[in-house]
Amino acid sequence: MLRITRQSDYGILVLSHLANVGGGETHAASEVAVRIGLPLPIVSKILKAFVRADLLESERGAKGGYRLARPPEEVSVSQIIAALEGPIAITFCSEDSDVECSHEHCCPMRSNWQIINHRIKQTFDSITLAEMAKPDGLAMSQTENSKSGGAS
Amino acid sequence: MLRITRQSDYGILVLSHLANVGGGETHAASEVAVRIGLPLPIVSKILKAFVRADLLESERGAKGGYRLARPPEEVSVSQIIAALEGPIAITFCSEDSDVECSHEHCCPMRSNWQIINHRIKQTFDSITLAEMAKPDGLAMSQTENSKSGGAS
DNA sequence: ATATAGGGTACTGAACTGGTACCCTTTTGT
DNA sequence: ACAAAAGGGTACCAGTTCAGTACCCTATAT
Repeated sequence: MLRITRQSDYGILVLSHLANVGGGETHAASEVAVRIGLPLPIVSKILKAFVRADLLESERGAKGGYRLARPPEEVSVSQIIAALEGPIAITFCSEDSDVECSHEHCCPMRSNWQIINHRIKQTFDSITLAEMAKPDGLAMSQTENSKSGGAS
Repeated sequence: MLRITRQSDYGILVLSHLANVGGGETHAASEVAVRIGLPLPIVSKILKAFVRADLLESERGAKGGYRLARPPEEVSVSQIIAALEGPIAITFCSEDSDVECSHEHCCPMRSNWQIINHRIKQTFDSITLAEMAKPDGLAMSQTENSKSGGAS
């Protein structure tokens, strides 16, 4: 499993749409909702979360809307996920400190989990919104990056 | 977030313990449960799942127990997680086919998700039980492996 | 035959996610 | 000034999933 939530999935759709239609101008939440085919309340909730995370800027009032706060090349997928789900943390031990780590058995492998967590995070750090917004944006940057196809 | 389930966390503990005490001999579920400090039913459930996934072998009857089916170096973390949670799949589109993909908006970025999924899976593929079983097993193999630090 | 120990399934309670509804604040436009 | 448009925020409900428990069956050693 190890799934990301549907919110993050939607969130990337939302940002990709804004990136593709041109993030410079503001777009109303209702417009975005219609274009990507999701109910307005959902989209609205996601847009608000992005504003709070400084990924989007908003204009209130009539003729208001949302626009990208930065160019898509400077937004990483991990930032997007973090905006909607909080920081990426694979396991309890690696959240931020040792709050949850009441079982002492956890601690021997805590450093290992932190390293795993770091690697996962790097994977998401290395992917930009600009790549996600293009249907095969990742395939291109992937070719020179990881050509180790066969595993598993 | 993006957490693995607690079962996987426990599962790695269980296998690490078996690897450390010597996977060759059989160990009773009750013994494992006591040693890692978790209730027997939980540990038992996890052990059974590992047998089904061919990560462990079991002897039934009195004096029975569990032992590793392979040396720890040949067991990857992704196999462990897959045994307990099913195959690793970050998002709905990349599960196995396009069952869930009724929203047509999903499909433009489906190939991107599959690539991400593949990268994550590779991360878990590259980590062995032998590394996890040692408190700093990963730190050692990490140094020469991933020096792509910068992002984030 | 009995005790030990693994094999399997079903059930319950808690937590989380997804989604909806409601109300407030800000701005435009008349 | 007032109404409409649009974002801001919170609370709530329902469905699903996860964690944990209990129960019963099967197999082997003594």
